[in-house]
Amino acid sequence: MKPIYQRIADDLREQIADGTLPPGAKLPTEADLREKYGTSARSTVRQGLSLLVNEGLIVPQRPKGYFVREIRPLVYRPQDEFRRKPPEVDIYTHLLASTGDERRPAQDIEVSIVEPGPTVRKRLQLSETDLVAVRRRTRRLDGEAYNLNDSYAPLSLVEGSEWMTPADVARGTNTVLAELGRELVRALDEIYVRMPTPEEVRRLDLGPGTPVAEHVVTTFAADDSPVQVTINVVPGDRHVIVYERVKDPRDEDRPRSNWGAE
Amino acid sequence: MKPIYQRIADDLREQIADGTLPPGAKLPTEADLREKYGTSARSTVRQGLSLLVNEGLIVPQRPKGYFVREIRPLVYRPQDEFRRKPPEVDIYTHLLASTGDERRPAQDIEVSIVEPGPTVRKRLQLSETDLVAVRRRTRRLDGEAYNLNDSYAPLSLVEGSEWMTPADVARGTNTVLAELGRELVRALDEIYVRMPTPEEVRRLDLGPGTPVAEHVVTTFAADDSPVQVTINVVPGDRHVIVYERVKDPRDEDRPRSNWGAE
DNA sequence: AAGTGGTCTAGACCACGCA
DNA sequence: GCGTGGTCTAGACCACTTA
Repeated sequence: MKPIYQRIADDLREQIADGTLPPGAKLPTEADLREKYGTSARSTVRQGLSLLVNEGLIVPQRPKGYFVREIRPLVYRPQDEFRRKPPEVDIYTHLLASTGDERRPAQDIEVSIVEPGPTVRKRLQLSETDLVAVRRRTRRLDGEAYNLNDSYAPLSLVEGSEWMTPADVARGTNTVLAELGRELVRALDEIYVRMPTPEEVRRLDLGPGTPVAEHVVTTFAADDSPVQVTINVVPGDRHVIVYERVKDPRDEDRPRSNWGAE
Repeated sequence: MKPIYQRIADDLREQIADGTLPPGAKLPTEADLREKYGTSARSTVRQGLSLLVNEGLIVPQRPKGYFVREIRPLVYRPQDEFRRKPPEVDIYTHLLASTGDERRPAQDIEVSIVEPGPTVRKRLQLSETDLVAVRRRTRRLDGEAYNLNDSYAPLSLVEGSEWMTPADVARGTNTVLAELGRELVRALDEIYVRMPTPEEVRRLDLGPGTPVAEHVVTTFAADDSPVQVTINVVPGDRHVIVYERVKDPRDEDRPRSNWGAE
């Protein structure tokens, strides 16, 4: 016999999965569940609900009750190359249309000079004593934070340039880098999936049970030396990360190009 | 004043972060903590510990105690993993090297015919009555599951072909698709970050507090019609996802290609 | 046998949003 | 003021692993 709290979680999880409890629906109260499962110790019911909270399926809204989580994923496209008329447009217009998206973007920008952490130092190939400049941005949609975007560049490169302006740079900071002789021609993306730190929970106002993707972009100049590292922290419940790939003719001589299939 | 259970979690989290409690270390027992924080209700202590469990920082090993999670087979060595030329190669050789390179890969393959779920149906542009074939694979390294890889194709396309062989296909299933006149030339990747379902926890033997990336690859033929959908479920604690991008000359006419920086 | 965490009981008081 | 979830008390018995 399964423990009561697991039965509670399993039953509710199934109701959420099959649509009996659609997104936004109110769940039974703790008292309801206590009665229904004959347990009558609140902790047992709460233990079951906490499973679902930590799975990101429900959120408690005190003192209104528990509600099925509503997700509004935004498309997060590290790439920017959609020039065919692709079927994926259907997928995403659908995703976005269903959320009725007229949210206004905004962002906070802070620029400072710091000692790089090991992640940044390694990717920028800096020595122990080198300093970096960092543009920290918290990007919002109608006030709701939806990702963190911290760009790091060697201080020796960007010092005194417009890159360090703590405001939007109309022609783009990458244009500034190009003007400094460091045009970006190649990028390496690494994506780590993990639970957020308390700091990230605070900055992004994350609910419990929300994992994040840490998206580290290292960009290189034409001589293959690194120019900039950007660390994006994107909440799993607010984004889908999208890439498009086209068959590269240079792959022809390879035995199998697997496309992620095997 | 913060609640006791949060103080417990905060204190332990800090000790884990600063190395006082290194990976693999044993935490104080519930009884120890009860005494130390003067709370003497087990539930309070357990509430604090459960925070850390759900953050993926610690794991309970009954009845030995709680231990700091040992993970991140992806931690980079302070070496030259970012050399010139294709850096991603270095990352992966490093990844394998750091995990003890002699692990033998294996996989279970099952093939069946099912009604597609909405995710698959939409991406394959199927009607309500169309069926799909699915190759479900659980891929292992020395017995430890490290990802799930389910490929879906229209039954009408692959029926009777080698694609449906429930075993490794030496020349690759994509070659089989090419022989069927549906060579894959383009792919759309979507990455969703979320907590795993109980089913995934079981198949991948995930610890608590381990998020997953659901990596959906839709592949297209030369005529831009979808051929196959592959859903990879990859545990966050065992993988880093890497893409490399090269500046596309066709992007020149665009005002700003952002490289993920803004 | 001892010690650990897993589950559960039967209460208590509090903080907060809403009617 | 009422109902909700948030926190906490002070116990109980059980399952499992190791000594």
